[in-house]
Formats: sequence, structure tokens, C-alpha cells
Amino acid sequence: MSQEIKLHLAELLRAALNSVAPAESAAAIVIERPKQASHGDFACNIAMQLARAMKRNPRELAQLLIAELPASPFVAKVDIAGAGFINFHLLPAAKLAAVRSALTQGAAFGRSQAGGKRSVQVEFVSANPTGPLHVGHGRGAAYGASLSALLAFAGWDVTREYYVNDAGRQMDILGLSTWLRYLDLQHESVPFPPNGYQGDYVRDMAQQMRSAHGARFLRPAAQVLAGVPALPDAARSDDEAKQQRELHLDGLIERAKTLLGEDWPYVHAHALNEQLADCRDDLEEFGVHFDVWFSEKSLFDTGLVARCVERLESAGHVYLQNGARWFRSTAFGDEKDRVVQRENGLYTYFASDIAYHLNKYERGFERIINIWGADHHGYVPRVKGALAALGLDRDRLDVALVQFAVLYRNGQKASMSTRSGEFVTLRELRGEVGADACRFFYVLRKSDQHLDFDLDLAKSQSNDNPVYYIQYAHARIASLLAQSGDASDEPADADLALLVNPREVALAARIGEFPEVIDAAAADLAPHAIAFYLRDLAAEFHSYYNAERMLVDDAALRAARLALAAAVAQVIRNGMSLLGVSCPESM
RNA sequence: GCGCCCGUAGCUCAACCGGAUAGAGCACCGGCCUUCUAAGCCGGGGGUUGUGAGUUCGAGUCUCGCCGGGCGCGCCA
Repeated sequence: MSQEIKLHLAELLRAALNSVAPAESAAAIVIERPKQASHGDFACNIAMQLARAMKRNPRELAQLLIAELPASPFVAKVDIAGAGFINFHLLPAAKLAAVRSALTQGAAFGRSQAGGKRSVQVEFVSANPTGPLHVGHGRGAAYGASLSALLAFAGWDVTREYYVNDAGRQMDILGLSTWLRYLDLQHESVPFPPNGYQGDYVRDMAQQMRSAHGARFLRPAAQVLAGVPALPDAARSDDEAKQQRELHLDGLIERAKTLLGEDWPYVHAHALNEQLADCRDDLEEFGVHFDVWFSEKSLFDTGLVARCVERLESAGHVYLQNGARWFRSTAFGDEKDRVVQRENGLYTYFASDIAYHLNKYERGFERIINIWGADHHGYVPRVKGALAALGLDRDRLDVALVQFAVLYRNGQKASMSTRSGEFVTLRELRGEVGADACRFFYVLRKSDQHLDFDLDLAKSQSNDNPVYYIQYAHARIASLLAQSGDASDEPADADLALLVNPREVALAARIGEFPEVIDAAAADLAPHAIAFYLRDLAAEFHSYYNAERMLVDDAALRAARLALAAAVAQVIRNGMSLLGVSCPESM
């Protein structure tokens, strides 16, 4: 509704401009919402914009424009304010119309065609399946899920995708760790490497493996260590010692592959599948769904990584140095050139990532959005550079960086160390504060801002908690509607003209803003704007509810007020569902 | 050292891509439950938007310097 009004007002001004200043008739006319209610419902700064070029006083110019404005069935009055703003005040009926729209359109109210059914891929979380998701992943999950829902609501054809890093050394380490714990269970103990995965979930997998397969993977401990470089003294933390620990780990992986032979892929896959399944369950319980789980390994299996590097090479963007192949990313805006194939012949993670992005383009997405942790920001120029080098339009890719979330408990930072498996997992967080509060708190900040996650606040069943504040408004309305129970209160039939109270008209106008909020939030990739809007809407409703009685004796007025309340509830449901937060009928 | 991001009320954050008197929540102070859910409402104090300049009708927003914080600068992923 409000978009149509905006267009309508712009047309009125365009007509006025044509007669006042034909030379400037092509000027951009921007209609905006004033912050202050006394400045009307919409405002335009065109008079100030043109004042200089036309050498006129802006207020005078505004006066001339207003005089030439065609009549409108929506506008109550137009006046000049400040330095030359033209302020439009709408008739109450124009604002109350939003109530009817919300009720008739229901769950579709606010939906927009802005995306034009264009395809967009949103890739998010994509955590290594080497252990439980932690609270940092949770933020990416919440943001990605809400953003995806928002884009879909705004008319985009959205594909939600998780990139599974199932090809690299980290997965080998997980497989090895699981196998060593498995041997341990069978009393073939090898000292567990300090840089292996220490968490209890690894022991759990080992236990499962033994239950399912008995001694199938059992090998003598003495053979596991044969020929493996020794570990340095545990107390040492210098670079050389670190290097030795990595060599030790690589040696163990080699031994595992040799000793297990054809059984190694099974152990490897078992660990991967277990972790992936766990991750998927975790996310499902968080209300986060994916359409595609894309395997990094498949990029190697299909030869796309190799083809990709060849394609860069034949385009003249790859050179050989010290036995490695380098992509000349500096030619495309990166700080330094990057290795794509190492001296030992293995491709780097960067190489498979280029292939992955090429694959995204080949699948025909018109737009690609990557949601990455902010620590990857330095990675953006090289990926975009590689796309440009492949002759692709790098601007089809947007990278949304999500800053870290820091948990606070009793005003103290909660530890989040990944060492020795002692991190706060997403599952623990959900268990402690609940999925609704989690989802809401995660998106209550702009994604590129650091997030201080106050556990005590998120948990509190009190008026301090913004999640409940909005849910409470919804529950109150549900209660009202349940109590009316009168056929004559059917909201859709109500005579909205009876809503003459300024609070009621203002609340209706707020409802009418919802479609604009959706479009703006989608354009900015900013679901937090929905959370802020819903809080404002809830506040305005609570205030109205306290000031006026809804269930009055006058049946017609009662129906009108219930219609207004029902419309508020509908908007709350629509907004909250985009954020993945429930709307209880009672609290 | 170089690059990117960020400094807004005591705290946590908004501010419709340059607009009007910079707004919310928490915390603090004072009021409102025999009537629709008090997880609510009403009122109050609190700011040189880190800092210095510049751009213009107009700057929290754009440009540059400085101060402070975060992240990144591997033939790791």
C-alpha cells in the first residue's frame, strides 16, 4: 500500500514540476518517511535539491510546487516546513486501508515482487564437519536462514546451500582421531596427538564404530607408530616444535591409510557422516534448513578443480615459481599472488574454492551471496579476482561478513576456547536459552557488527527480554480474539472508518510500513531491520492496548478494534516467521 | 609495518545510503492492577555522535589526518 502511495505522491510532484520548471522535469524525486510524526506521513526534499540550479529560495520553490499539485483522493493536506521540505499528510482512510490489506492477504502481507523471481544462492555456515557447531556458527546460521527467508519473501528464488569441506587434511585428522580412540577402546593404545580432535564426541564415534563393526579396524599399536616422526617435548611451544607435531600427525595419517588400506575410506566416511548428520540435526532443531549440501570432494572427483586451474593458466593468469603454481591475483586487485597448486602437487583450498564458485556460476544463479565469518575478509579480493580472471562478472557475488559473537554470563565474558574441546556449542546455547531467543538475539544486531550475547538477558523470563515483548503482544491479541467469540466481530467485515482515535490511525500506518521494511531489509541484506520494526510495532500496540479498551459494548466499534488488533498479530507472525521465532497464542 | 572493518546516552545498539529537535532497550528515579494477560503502560533525568580539519543549503552518514579497538596479512583450511 505505502509503496503505491509513494509512487502516487511522486507522480503528483512530477506533474507539478513539469509546470513549474519544465527544464528540471527529469530530476529524481525521492519520497521518504519523516522521523517525526508532526512532519506528516511522507516528505520530499525536491525543492532544496533544485534550489541551487534554479537560483530560487527553496521554500518559495516548494510553495510554487504545492500550488501546482493535482488533487488526490489520499492527501489531506500538504505544507512546507524547515528549510523547504514538502510534507504530505494523508487522510485517515488511506492509512487504515493497510489493516484491510493485512487481513485479506494474511501470511502473504508484506510479500514483494522486488526479486522478480530471479535466482539467488545463499551459502552459509559451511563449517568443517569435524566437530559440533559453536556459537559463532550459530550467528551465521541465524543470519543466513533469516536472510534467505527474507529474500524469498521479497520475491527471490532462493537456494540455501552448505559447502561441506570433506576433502582436506582436517577430515583426515578427524578420521585418524576417531580411529585412535577406537584402538584405545580395544587396548591398543597410541599416545593421542595433541593436535588431534580431543572432544568427547570423537570417543562416542569410536564407540559406535566398535559396536557396529567389532574388531574390523583393529591393528597393533606398535605398527601405528612405526616410522612416524617423534613428538617434541610437550612443554615446548616454539615454531620448530609445532612443525614437528604437524609432521607427527601427518605420519600417523599415512600409517592409518597404509594399515587400514581399503578400510580407511570407511573410517573416514564414518566420521564425516556422523558429524554431518549431527550438524544437520543441530541446525534443523534451530529451524535452519538447507536445500543443497555441496561436497568439496566432488569438485576434485569431477575434475573441476584441475580444469579450473587449467582455464586460468590458458588465460595467462598462472605462473610457476619454486615448483608451485601461482595465480596472479594482484592483476585483479589482490595484495599478493596466491598459490593454487603446491610443490607437492596438491591443490590448495583456494583452488577448490575457485572451482566451487565457478560451479555456482555454471549452475546459473543470477546472484550469489556468501556468508562468511569476518576473519575471512582478506579472502574476498582473491576470490573475486579469480572470478574476474575466469571472465565472470564478479559483481554477481556478494560476500556478507558476519562478525563474532561473544557470550556474556554474569557480566563476564564466557570462554570460547577451541582447545581441548572446551568450547560453547550451539547445542548448549540452544539448550540454555531456547531456540526462539537465540534466533532473535543473533539477528538483533547488524551482521557486520560485533555481537555481545547476554545469556542472562536472553534467558530471563521477564520484561527485560525483547523476544517476549513481541511475543507477548501477539499472545494478548490472540486472547482478545478468543474472548470476542462473536460472529459479528468478524474482522474482515469491520467498518474501519470507526477507528478515529489518533493512536489507531498511527498503528494502522505502522502496519502499512511493513512492506517497505521488507523491501528495504532485503535490499540491504539486513534482517535486523525486521526485528527493530517488530519491536516498534509491538510497543505501539501495547501502548494502545493500555490506553483504550478493545472489547467494548458497541459491536461495530469492537469489530473495528479487533480488526486492527488482528492485523497487528498478522504482521507480527509474518515478521517473526522470517526471523525463525515462534508466536505463541498464550504466554 | 601494510590492508579491511568499527568508535553514537553509564551499558548494549538503531538511525530509511546527505535531511528537520540523533532514537530504542537495559540500568536509575517517580507513578498505574476490584474491568480485555503488569512478560504491560505513563512520566523523568541522561549526548560537542572518539578527535581535528575539509566538502555544501544541510554531515553520525562523504574526504583526509590523528587517537583507540577488532580482524587479516601461510605452498593452513
